[in-house]
Amino acid sequence: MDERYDPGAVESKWQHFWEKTNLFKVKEDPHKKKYYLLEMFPYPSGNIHMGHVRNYTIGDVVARYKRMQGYSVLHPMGWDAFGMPAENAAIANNSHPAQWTYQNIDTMRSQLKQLGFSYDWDRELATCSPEYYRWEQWLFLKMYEKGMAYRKESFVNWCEHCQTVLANEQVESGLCWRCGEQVRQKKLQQWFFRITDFADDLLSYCEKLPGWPDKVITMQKNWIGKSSGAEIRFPVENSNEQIAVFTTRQDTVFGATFMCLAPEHPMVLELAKGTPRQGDVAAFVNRISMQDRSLKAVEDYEKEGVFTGSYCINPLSGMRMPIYTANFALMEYGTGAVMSVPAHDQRDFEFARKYGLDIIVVVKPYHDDLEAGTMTEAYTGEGIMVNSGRFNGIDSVKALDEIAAYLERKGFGEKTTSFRLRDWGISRQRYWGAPIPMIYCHRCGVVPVPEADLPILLPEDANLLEGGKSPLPALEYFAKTVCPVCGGSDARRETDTMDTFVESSWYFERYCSPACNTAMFDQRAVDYWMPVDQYIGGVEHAILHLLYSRYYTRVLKEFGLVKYREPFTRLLTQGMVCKETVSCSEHGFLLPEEAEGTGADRICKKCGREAVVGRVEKMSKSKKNVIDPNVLLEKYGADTTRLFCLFAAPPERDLEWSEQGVEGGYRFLNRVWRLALNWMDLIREARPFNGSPDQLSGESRDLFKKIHETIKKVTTDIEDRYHFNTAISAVMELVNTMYGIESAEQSALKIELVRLAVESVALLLSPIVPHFAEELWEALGFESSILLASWPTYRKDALVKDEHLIVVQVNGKLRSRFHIDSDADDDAVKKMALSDEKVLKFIDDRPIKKIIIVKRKLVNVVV
RNA sequence: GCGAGAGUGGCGGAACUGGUAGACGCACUGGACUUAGGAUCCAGCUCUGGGAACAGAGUGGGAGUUCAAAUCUCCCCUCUCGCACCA
Repeated sequence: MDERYDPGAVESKWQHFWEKTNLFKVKEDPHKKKYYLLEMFPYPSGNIHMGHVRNYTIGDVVARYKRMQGYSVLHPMGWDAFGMPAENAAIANNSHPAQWTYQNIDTMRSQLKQLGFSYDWDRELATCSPEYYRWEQWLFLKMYEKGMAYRKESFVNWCEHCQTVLANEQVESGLCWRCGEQVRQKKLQQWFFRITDFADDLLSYCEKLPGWPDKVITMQKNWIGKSSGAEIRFPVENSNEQIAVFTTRQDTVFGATFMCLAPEHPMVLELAKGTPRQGDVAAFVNRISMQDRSLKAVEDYEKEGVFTGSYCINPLSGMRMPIYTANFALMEYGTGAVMSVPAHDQRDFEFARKYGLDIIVVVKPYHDDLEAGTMTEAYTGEGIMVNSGRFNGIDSVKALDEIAAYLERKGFGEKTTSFRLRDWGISRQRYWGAPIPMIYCHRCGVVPVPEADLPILLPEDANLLEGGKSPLPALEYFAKTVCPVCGGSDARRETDTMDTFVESSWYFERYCSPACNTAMFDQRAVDYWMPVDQYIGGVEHAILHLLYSRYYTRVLKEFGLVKYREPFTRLLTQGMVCKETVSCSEHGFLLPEEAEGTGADRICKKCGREAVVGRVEKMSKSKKNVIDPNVLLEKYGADTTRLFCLFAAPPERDLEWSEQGVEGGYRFLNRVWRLALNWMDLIREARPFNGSPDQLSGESRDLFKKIHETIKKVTTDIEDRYHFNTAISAVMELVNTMYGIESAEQSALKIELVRLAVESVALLLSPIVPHFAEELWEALGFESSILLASWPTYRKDALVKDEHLIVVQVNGKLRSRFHIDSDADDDAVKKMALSDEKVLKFIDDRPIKKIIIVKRKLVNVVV
């Protein structure tokens, strides 16, 4: 142990030691309880950012803690390596996505190693490697066989200028991000996974995930969006056709006065055919279908529609209802058709007023009147049925069931449920992804690639095209192939690749046996390790990634590959890392190092103008409020960085970055270092105190109690709540107490006690600041890693207090306090309280009504 | 609009099932050691009045339950996040 704490030296020393001794390597160990701790793997974008640092620090603390508790801990790391940024970077630098990706992986791996995370690096995987994605292709074939993967036409964002498909985030207010061209909707044949088959299951199991944050559960439930109602068929006038609608308000059928179809609804053009409306309808449909979907999400998106020229008949009221096509009717939801009840649905109400359509009240509020003519908004509540024939007079809630039953009897419809969740479209018209293993033959149609031909390798020598268009269709040696069924030589491969969410839906299983080359994973390894006991990541993945993973796991279960259906037992979503923004009128947002001074004197280094401190926001490159982890590692080291990430806020909350806070963390480590150094010569050869509290008195006894209280506090804070911030402050308190111990007066007992205290501090801090703790541990004379030591346990008898502080209230207000022996009974406490001068003063001779005594805590005298 | 979460000193945050509000840290102030200190150690630090003892107020605002409320109930305000024409 050096005189001075030098984080650079300490950290590289221990990182080498860990590497050399293979300390983080794990194998299935049937004699130990397993614990699978997983953090969401990163996209290899180039550098680790503070969000990663926080996420992985939290995970590492839990992993190391569990390991010291005796668990066999799986703690892996890898790379979510397919995706668009690699393509964009490759185009910009005229290089290749693979090269860019693997370079980034190298940089980021070394950054993670510098942070001292306890990953078993032998299990590292990159999803862009054929050894990984071949199994994804394999499962795709299995899913295709079972009809779980299918092809259908679907819309994509299309830029005519770039001749390419755009992801939603590449569409900026309806325009292409790259060239500014108007984005259009184009219909393409695409592959889908039938996630909707599991909609009910995914929803009902939300209740069986008690280890997940409520927030995420709610988001998942809303996303699945189950609603129960009825499907009702409306016959089209002068036709044999019927229009099916889905409604949750079958009680209002008698109030349905018109019909709205989605513009893409297959019947729209047919209904308009031969009517004077034909031209208008075609123009409308054409215009709306060109519109970008993101535009439709805008708040004031104007509701509009056109009459198709045809009518349908309300099966219950017999009313002749005009059929419209309207831009707010969504083809993806329900049946793509809406029965419009303007009196009881706000949207329908507005539409009816706009186009002068009939409004009929069928549900009357219990204690109010309702007139169609004078309504200013739709009444969506419950009430008494009116204008509804045989159902008049009954409660609308009851009518829901009765009308559904009636419709069923008459054959007009039936009860049903509808989901917001749609099937998972996995086709991406992109290069940097896993090829979908399918072949199109002129004679045999859609043909799966034979299993023996897997993997279908992504060609590595493709040149990326400006604009982002996939080079695969033009690569003849890839795209052109032989039909595996008829042997025809003019078959073509599917050139779309898979959504990268597919890779991230099973990487946690792959970690269990990352080198397995005979299957997706080794069954025994997965049986041992899975499910993940604790998953940690950002809330931004609360819906898609987690839902897809839950779905994919169910698919694996259907194939008998796994035994469980939920992959993640506990989930922690950590908060964002935030920092104040700083900007100047000349240069806009400033990087932290581009401004100097504090408060009102802060100025922009570039122009000398005043630099204004803005809101605290999530760290982002665009706002320039970022801290580079490299700079922190350089200046303070990994341990301080980790310590601050944990100390500044509990993990689920947002963390506000503070340079001074980091300093504080650094100061604390130095404080511990000096303390240990001061005592080291005395305690190095000593044994830690292992006696009972009865042997001690005075400050020794207090220290002994403090040590055990701290062990208890840190253990429960980590174990029960992941509140590392309070765990750290408990250790700080212990250290403060130790600073009060006089080192001049020595005794054998005291030295043993200080030895125990220093050991405890090292052990309790070791998951948090592992390099620092190793150094301390070594200085104490231990020869093996502190990670191999057991987590400390506390003595119950050390926590017993001899006396307690009793606070005395008079009428609920704190008036006095005193200490009393723990074994004092209520009467003694009462006597003490009532003989207290201050208490008597506040009682002021008023009669005592009541005395409340809370054992060992409080007395409240009510007068 | 719907849903979820949050609001505590100058700041980040503590306070487990109602029972000493403000642990711990930052900032600030004073002292010690020092040629010097942005190092370190010690002390103070919610607000108001007071030299102090002490008293009063105080957990976004308002009501309520209770001997006792940051904590429970109702209403309101503000902020953050998610969903948002879902029929």
